[in-house]
Amino acid sequence: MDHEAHSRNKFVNMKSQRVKVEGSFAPALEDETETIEHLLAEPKSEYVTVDGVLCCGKETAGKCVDIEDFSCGYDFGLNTYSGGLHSAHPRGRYDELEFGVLDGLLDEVDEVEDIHAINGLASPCDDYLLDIGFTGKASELGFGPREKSHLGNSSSESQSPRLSGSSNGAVGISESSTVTIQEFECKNNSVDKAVTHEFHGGFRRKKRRRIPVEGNVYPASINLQNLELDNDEKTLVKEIVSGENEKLSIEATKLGAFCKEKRLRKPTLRYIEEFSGKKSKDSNERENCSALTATQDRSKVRCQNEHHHMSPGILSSVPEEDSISENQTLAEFRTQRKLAKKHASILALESDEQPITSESEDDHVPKKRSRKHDRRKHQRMWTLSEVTTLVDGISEYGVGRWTDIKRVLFSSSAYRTPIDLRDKWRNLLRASCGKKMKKEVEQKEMRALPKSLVRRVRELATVHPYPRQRGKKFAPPILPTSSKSASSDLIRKYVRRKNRS
DNA sequence: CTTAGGG
DNA sequence: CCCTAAG
Repeated sequence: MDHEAHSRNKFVNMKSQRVKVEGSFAPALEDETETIEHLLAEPKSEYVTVDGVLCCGKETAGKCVDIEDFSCGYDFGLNTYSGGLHSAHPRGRYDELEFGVLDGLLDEVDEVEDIHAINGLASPCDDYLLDIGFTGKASELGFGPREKSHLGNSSSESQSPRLSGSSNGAVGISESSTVTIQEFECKNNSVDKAVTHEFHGGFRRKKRRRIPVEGNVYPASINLQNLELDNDEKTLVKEIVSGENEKLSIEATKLGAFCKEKRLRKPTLRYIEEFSGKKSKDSNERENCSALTATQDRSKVRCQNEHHHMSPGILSSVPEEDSISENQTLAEFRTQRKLAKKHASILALESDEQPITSESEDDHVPKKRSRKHDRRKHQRMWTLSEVTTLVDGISEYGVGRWTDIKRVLFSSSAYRTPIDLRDKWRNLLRASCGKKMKKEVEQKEMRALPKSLVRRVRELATVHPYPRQRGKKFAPPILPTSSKSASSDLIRKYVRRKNRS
């Protein structure tokens, strides 16, 4: 019991881990149009996690990275794939990637854990030892037999990444409210690696963009195992994993007992399952506050769609204060969230937050992640594709209908709330108008955007009164006939919208 | 609850 | 991004 209580409190904690990236892989998907094949064909230097598997560009292969913001996937009910995008450091500092893991159910480990993902590849990371409970040995996890069989599978599959087929694991998770990660094997480098991750419920749920694949798509992965697994957990893992092929290759240096002691426990799988079983299917909206709490940032929680429930009991782990009743509704959930926020400070003590994950372009990741104090601002850089999508959405739906746009065009992006969209639009307007902005800043931003896009923004800007500029003085310098028509078209739409409302 | 605004 | 006031 104590343990339980303890874990509750810790539920929110995030953990940082140092992991080694195995092999090279597919880059993050930039937009929904991208396919895995594209990615494979033209790897970018980005990291992405899908179902817990971190994937990255070649540059990272063999390197050890710190992961601070790990997002895992649940089944959001929207897409099966889950996972989060993690920051990519354009500058190439992959070794400082941050990936965060909510410590949620996992126990909290305050310190950074070193995980040694195995890889046949390089092995440069000897320095990082595992002190994780997760022992590398599959056998310990109980995968033993299964593993073997799976291995067979994986190897066969390994040859080519599979796009979606599988799906397996991730989906199952949702029910149990546990996240699983899948593993896959890649033969790149002539090494086989398969990784499996298993997370316990409390992660921040984030969704990546739409990824065609459900689970294992990327050729390479990192093994982020969670460290602390107890028997129950092991069981859990086993279950989760089942169905998948996995091969764990992890090397544990010290673990076992040590870990156990250190890490306290988390809700057992069974527990989770029990709950999930009860309500899993029908209940759609409940969520575990744990997540919330953990996050205090709404971004994690934000997506409306992705409410995932965790079993209350487990999650309940969360703050007692915000305790969730068993059947919590979404509304309740939200409320809770609010409460959680309020108590965040309190919780903060136990959890360390590391908020941010920056996305692809984000470079300002501090070398040393400033942990505690930064107000977690998970700032996610807006990618070009996102901006484009946003602009498209605005032109389609009109300005102001952020939720619609979010739903339709950004449904797969867990982050990016309607408000975010609006804010982004606001910024675009400011930038495009060339108003007095701090020259460098926004202009720079604008520069990055394709002219065509900028032009569209401007056109829309003429129509839309955002920052209170009703009659914008700005007349697009270049307004080809086509754009003119487009503008009027937009205007019409806008008007219509207005009337409607 | 969703927007608009402001910080 | 976050928070708050309005509709």
